[in-house]
Amino acid sequence: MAIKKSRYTITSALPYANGPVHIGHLAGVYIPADIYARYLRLKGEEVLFIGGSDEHGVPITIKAKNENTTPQAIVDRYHAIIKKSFEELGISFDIYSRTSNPIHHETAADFFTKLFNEGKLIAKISQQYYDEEANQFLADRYITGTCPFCNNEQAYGDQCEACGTSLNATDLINPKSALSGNIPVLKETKHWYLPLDQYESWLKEWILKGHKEDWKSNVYGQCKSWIEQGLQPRAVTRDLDWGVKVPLKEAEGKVLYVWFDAPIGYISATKEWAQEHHQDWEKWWKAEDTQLVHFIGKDNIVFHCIIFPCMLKAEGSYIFPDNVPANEFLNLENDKISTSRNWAVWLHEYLEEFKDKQDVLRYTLTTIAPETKDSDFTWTDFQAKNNNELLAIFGNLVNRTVVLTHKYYEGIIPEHGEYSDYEKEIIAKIAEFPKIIGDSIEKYRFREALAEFMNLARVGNKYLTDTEPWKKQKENPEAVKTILHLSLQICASLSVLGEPFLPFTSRKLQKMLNINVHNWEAGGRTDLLKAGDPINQPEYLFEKIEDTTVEAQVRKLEEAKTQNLINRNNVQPAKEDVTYDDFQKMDIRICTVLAAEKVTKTKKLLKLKVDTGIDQRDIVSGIAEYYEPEHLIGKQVLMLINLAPKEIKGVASHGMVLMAENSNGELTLVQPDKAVKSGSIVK
RNA sequence: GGCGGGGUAGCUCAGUUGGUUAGAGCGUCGGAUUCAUAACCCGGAGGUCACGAGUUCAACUCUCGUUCCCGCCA
Repeated sequence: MAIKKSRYTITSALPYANGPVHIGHLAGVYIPADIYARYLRLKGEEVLFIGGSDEHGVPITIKAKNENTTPQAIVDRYHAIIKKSFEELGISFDIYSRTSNPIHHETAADFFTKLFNEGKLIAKISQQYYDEEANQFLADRYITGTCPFCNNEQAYGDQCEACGTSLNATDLINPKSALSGNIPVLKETKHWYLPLDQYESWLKEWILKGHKEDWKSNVYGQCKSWIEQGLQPRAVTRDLDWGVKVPLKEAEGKVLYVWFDAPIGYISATKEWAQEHHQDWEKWWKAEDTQLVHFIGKDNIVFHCIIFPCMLKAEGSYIFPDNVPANEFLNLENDKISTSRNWAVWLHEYLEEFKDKQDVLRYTLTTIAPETKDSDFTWTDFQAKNNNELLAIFGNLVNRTVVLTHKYYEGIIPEHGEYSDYEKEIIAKIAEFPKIIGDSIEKYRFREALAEFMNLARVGNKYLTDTEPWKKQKENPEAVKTILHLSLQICASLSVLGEPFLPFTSRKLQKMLNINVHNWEAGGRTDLLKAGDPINQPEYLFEKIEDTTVEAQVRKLEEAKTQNLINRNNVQPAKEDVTYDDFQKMDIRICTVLAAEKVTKTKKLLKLKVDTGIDQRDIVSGIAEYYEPEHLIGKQVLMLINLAPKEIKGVASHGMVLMAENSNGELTLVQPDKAVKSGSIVK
């Protein structure tokens, strides 16, 4: 039996606080969620829109260690950046919380305790790697070793980044602790598990039968495969010191696994909000007439569709998500977005560099939102969406209407006369838009919804072009009054219906029109403006974005790419420019090795006798680890022969053999492609 | 490797239960226009619907195989 839902709890995936938010997060999760929340509020629904930072887990502890600081310092830094940038983009969270808050620790611990006390968890003892020097168990990420598949020596305990294979820490050959460098030992440890397998039949009923029609195919398909393959108990605790402490005496030094505590973050955020607003939190999570919707990316499907619901089911008093409209992924300029590779457009940087252009980003990302498949953001596309759509269609309609109103009526809204049949058709069309756009939003088809919104602006442009008020003003000024009256009403509708997508522009437009309407259904009316009321001076809603602006952004990305290559290959950055004269001071020549012997009592040094074409001289070179002396005789090498003489380990050296050094510090000779005469100059 | 999702015009994407000449926006080309940030409005061109086989009177749509991309898991 269908229950009429009258209250909406909307959650958006908690961004992980080890980096700022980028456009991929926005297009996939936060902008769709915000549109949905804003729309429902305009409809007069009861809405709670929840966000917050996910601040636990191993990667944060690793980052803290790498930066020689504390996990708390890391999460404080990113939580602040993320929270501020969401606010500035107009993501209308009712609360943006964080999982390091005491209320969250308490809520998550209580949740665990309830499951524990009711026997909903099972305990198991397993073998885990332990670092005896650091005195702690090692997370998979804290163990490195040789990958059994590709022999990469830098593989992590959970994955080899060279060949991409997922691993167990115990698979690694020669495992080493990242904390101390020591060889870890296997040690017994006790953990608690949520027996997902016990919920299989319930999941089948609830998802496979209950949501076959209304969940997106990517979401449903993934759930189906998980459920049908058979679920395994999943550990809910971890040996780690950063996170929510497991509230059991016997669990000293253990925390809740981050996937267990993070979704509870939605609940604790609700409690926090309720406390601040002196309201009841429980109806948002327990009332049958509350609709719970999780906005997430596709990597999070199983957590929100299977694991978290099982937690809620185990607890027993909660409702389950009505829908989990997971999006696919957004690429950037044809390449995967990556925080570690710095291949991203960071929200906080965008807001700095594109002042007052929040809606341009919101618009662009909505039109390319990866609703059904991965999509791609490019800066030229961004520019085109602004210049050819927002500005040309929406901005231009408002501008031409407002300019004409000022030109003909000094900014006073004119009376309309009798509407023609054509105008009646337009009025009827406008009336349909709240439903057309709303239907798309309710089906989580935000791209389509926004396209429909733009169609309303097109209706306005066509109306003006068809009726040509600038021609009629002389012969039939009465008709022009009607035309501009109706055109202004269309602008008013746009200001109402645009609010979920373009909140800043809507506000600006309403200010220009001197109205303050926040009611979705009113967006279909053509009496929002009253004849005789004044409107304000025209202002551009959007500004043209020039080629140079987007070119600069592309350049910035290219620089990130170059920097990345340097980092990855461990290549030295380029040195300062030198003049040709500087270069000419170097006397570099091809010389032939005549004799070679080891310098006694040294490991690295060879003494070479070389023919420079000018003379024969001795030089000392640190290549004994890479070349046998007898191997070098007769070889041609590059030499800097005017390097000031220096005595090394008792041997006078009159020059330097030039070598190539790779990132491991290994040396190799550089030789001419063809044999040349000794003494040939290198230039 | 197993599983899930996806590969449709230059670009970003729609295509409902298989059915007449496969759609939209942007770009492009042409026309019309000048109120408007050279914007708006009208029209045209552009697709062997990843590839190969099969089922069918009929397949972008169903089945099988191949291939590429993304995700989840091992």
